[in-house]
This record gives sequence, C-alpha cells and structure tokens, in this order.
Amino acid sequence: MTPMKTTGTDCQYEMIAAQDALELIQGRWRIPIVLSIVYGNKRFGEIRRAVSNISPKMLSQELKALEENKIIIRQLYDTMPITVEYSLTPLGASMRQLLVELLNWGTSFRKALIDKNH
Amino acid sequence: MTPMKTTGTDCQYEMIAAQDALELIQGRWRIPIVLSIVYGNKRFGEIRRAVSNISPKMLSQELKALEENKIIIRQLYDTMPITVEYSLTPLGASMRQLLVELLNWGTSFRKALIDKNH
DNA sequence: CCGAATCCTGTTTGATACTG
DNA sequence: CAGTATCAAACAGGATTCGG
Repeated sequence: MTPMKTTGTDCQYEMIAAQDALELIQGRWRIPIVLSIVYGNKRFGEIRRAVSNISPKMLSQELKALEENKIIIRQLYDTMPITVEYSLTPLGASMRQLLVELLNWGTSFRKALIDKNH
Repeated sequence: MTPMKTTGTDCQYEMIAAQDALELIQGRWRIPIVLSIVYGNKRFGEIRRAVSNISPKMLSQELKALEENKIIIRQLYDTMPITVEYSLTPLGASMRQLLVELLNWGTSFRKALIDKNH
C-alpha cells in the first residue's frame, strides 16, 4: 500500500488506517501523555505535572487504555512507598515521527490563527 | 523552537503546540473529512460517501468548524440546483505530512494489534 | 441536492474527597 | 505516592423532520 496515493476517488484504505489511528489517539489527553513519556520514563505524579490540568481520574484511565493498546508499559516497584514507572513500548516509540509532525503543524496552526486575529 | 528537543524535563512548549493541534483534530470525523478533500475539491454528498457512516448533521457541523478554523473553504455556486464545493486552504494543505504520518502509524498499529491477537 | 432545526440519549469528563 | 469512588455536568452523536 502506498500512503496518500494520487488516484483520487478511492481512499477506503486510507480512511481505515486513519480511523484506526484516531481511535487510539483520540481525546485531549493521550497524545500529551505519550509526549510526556517520550523523553524518558516517568512516574504518575511527574506525568500529572507535565500534562497540566489533568485530573487523577482521567490520567489513571488514559494510562490504562494506553497500556491495553500496547503503547506504554507500567512497571511496579515494590518499594516503600510504592513507586510506578511508565515507559513506551516499541509501538509507542514508533509514534515519534507522528508526534513531530503534530507539533510542527500545531505550531504553524497557532501562528496562522494569531496572524488572522490581528 | 526545535521540535522534540532532548533536554527532558521541560516540554511546556511542545505540550502547548500539541494541544493546539489536537483541539482542531479532535473527534472521529475531522481527519477523515480533511482526508477526503486532500485529493481534490469535493461536494457535500461526495464527502458524505467517502466518510462512511457520518450523518448529515455531523458532516455539516464539522465542516463548519473546519471552515471557522481556516482549514477548508466553502464555495457556493449559484447554479440550479445549488452546488457547494469544499477545498483546502493553504493551512489545510499543510496538514499533508501530518496525515501521511498518521496513516503510516495507523497501518503499523493495526498490524501490531492483529499480530498480538493471534 | 445541501443542508438547518429540533429533540433525545448515552458516553465522556471533571471536581472533589478519600484510601493503601 | 499512586491511584479509586462518587456524583454532576458537558458533550458527542443519532433520528427525524423540514426548507430553499
């Protein structure tokens, strides 16, 4: 399959791939969470501080979903008190290029909007 | 700004860029809609057929949002009956690389999940 | 053909307080 | 520290009907 083929009318395959990816990426929190882990393993509280305004409930819930989708790994260390560390799987790490493009585009999108409003 | 810098602790700028982008991209429909227009202008009914299972209400609503965010342009032709054509703005067209990465990743994500389930 | 308007439902999200 | 529990609010999405 060649992504973004130029034939035009038929883009069913692209649609499916896009919707697969979107199903995981969706929501306000998952991308920021992955982004906060991409530089190195992080603990619950660290992620919480990096992703501002996320409630513990949402963070817990989204981390669980990401783990189920094999994007991140949860490592429990039986210290006192308990510590937990999250890291990316290879699949999660393979999101890097996508994240780069998202950040690039997000930056130009923000600039474009600001320019228009003044 | 260098995207994905490797310093580690501080990624506030990246977070903001990501959340800007996400705000627009979010939801099940917007990316598929943009994807359906990226190959060339399309009319309402054409988009509706390309993005399977979308209701006219959601399509109308999401098109409006995309127009307000300067991603697409709505062109009204005063024929009989009326025809409407949607096309990408330069800002919309600049999503191309992001879409490519999304499709690439979506494909490998799907493959990874299938492999694990068998 | 291209939507707009209305109503309705379930899911998602959030604030807050609490636990091992 | 790393989460759960609970309750309320917000929102996404569908069905249907209507109009230019």
